[in-house]
Amino acid sequence: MQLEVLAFDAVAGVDDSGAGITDPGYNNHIITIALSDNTGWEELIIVDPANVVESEHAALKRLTALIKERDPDVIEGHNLFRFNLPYLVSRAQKAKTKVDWGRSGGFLRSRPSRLQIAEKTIDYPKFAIDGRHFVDTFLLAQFYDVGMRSLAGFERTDVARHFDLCDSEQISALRGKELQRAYLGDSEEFRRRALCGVRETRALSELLSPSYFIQAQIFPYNYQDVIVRGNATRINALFLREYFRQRHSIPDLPMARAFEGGYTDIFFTGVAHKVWHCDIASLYPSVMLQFDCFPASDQLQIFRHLLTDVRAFRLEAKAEMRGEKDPAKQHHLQALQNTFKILLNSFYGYLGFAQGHFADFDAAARVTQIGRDLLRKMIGWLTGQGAQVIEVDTDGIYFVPPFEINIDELQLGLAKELPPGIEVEFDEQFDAMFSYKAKNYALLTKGGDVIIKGGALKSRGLEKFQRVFLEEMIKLIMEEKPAAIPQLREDFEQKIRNREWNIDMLMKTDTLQDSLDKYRAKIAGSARNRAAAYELALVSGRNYRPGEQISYYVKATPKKVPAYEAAKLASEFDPQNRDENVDYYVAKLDELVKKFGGLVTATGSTTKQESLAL
DNA sequence: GCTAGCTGATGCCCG
DNA sequence: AACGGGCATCAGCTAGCG
Repeated sequence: MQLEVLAFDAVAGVDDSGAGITDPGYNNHIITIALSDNTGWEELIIVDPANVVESEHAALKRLTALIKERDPDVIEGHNLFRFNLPYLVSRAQKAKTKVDWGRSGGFLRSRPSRLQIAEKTIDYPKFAIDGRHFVDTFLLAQFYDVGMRSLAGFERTDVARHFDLCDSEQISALRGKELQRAYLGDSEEFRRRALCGVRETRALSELLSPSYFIQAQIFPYNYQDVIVRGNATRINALFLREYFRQRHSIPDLPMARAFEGGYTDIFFTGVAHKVWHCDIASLYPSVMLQFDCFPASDQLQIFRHLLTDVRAFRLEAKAEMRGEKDPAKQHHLQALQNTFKILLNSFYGYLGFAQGHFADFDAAARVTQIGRDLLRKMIGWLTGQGAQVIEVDTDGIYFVPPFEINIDELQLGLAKELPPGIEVEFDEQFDAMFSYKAKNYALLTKGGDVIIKGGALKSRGLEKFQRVFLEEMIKLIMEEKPAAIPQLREDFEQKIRNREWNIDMLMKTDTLQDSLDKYRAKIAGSARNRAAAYELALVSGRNYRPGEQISYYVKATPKKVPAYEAAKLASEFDPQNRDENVDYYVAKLDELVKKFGGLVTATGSTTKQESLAL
């Protein structure tokens, strides 16, 4: 099925302060609307700065006319819900133009909605219109990052840069006063920037939306809605549809209870060499099928059948993908099998989902119990063979194999210990591993790349200079060059003291979880401590909403004060008159060296293990 | 009056 | 409105010190 897709990007003018351009209630006029569709058609509607009132009115009418003429099934935009749509609606009200974009001429509707994406809560106005779907690439990027944790930020230009979609990063990032200048000067640069924005949005959607379009054909939710529904909610809908179809009654929601999760442990900290990794292939789905961990309330046995079918379907798509020559079809099959992989992994989550009619907490507890037992058995066996187990998390083990061992031998030996249907893959080997704490480690690949895992080593809560420093220091440690660490520290200290870096190296970016009102209430009732990001949001006077991010740094103060008092918005940083607190940042550097620089002991047959019992 | 050390809340990450 | 497990940071509190 081929959809007609139209993306657009409305760009707002900037006032003298340069503030507020992402605020939908923003009062400045539109400077341009860029449009692009999936057939290569493009159009730029530019508002004439010499005749703003009439020209903006005409631009809005043109946009509506184009939507009716192109008649898209899908309308896309980056930050469509939180900026483009509310902004256009408010401008249209001012200009007294109609926003009747529906297929039958209906108007835009909106209501406040809330979205939970992992630990983030995002408030946004949910828009709908008859006969078309709205797709916001900002939300697609948020969902993508839950699994990957690799995006630097969520603005269009951040995401486009990550996926290497920019023609020119400089043009892509052009905004604020500079953009305004380019607009007033009627420059070629301005047109390029306007088109760049909408092209990036289209490209982003081509990458991230296919999985959802597939899901719209599986689950009883339409394309627009399936994007914002959680995995367990989608599975619940499959149950309800089948039970209704068979005219069977639906059980009450079960009583929620807590249950134990996966097994995590660490047996060695420091540096290990020649490290292997093995894991159980799709642990929880395999356990559920092999040990009959299904919802007791599921009289029609939908769970078992769905799980079996989804798994078979995925393997089929995977095999088909490998045999496919046409890149477009291969791409589609890749998206398909990946969608099924995520779906497969969500079935266990459904067992522990308090809002699922067929959730079963006892079954969920059995699944993790069996998982923990399997892992312990594997650890025991590997240790018995003379392996040094380093770290374990849920379904995988990092270990140093015994001297002179054949991988096939090890794999066959381990397979004999495990029940049928539980398959262990020895998937990777690494030159070195830096094991720090549970769920926190670094790996040195055979190609010389460094992979870092864990919040203590790569959290967004660390400033960029700390992340970069940590990565370089850990690489040195893994390469057994700890002697080079003091020089590295020295280099970074010089860069801080000489104020050589751009502010993005020093700033921290926090996501606001609560509304400002809720924060104020909690502070008043001493239910929480003050935090820099919220304090800055309060002072700014802008109406920040949950889910929005604030970037700030710590400025120099005459005496020591809590960080939230010394915090300053990164956007207010003046490169000509720098005021960052260099001592504060150098101290952070010292803490890193103190914390990690000592962990340089090597493991192996000749050196002792630094810590066995943690 | 000061500080080390603990506590609870929050934010982010792993599988 | 998928799950549980884990670590770091911050501010605020308090015991214990001079």
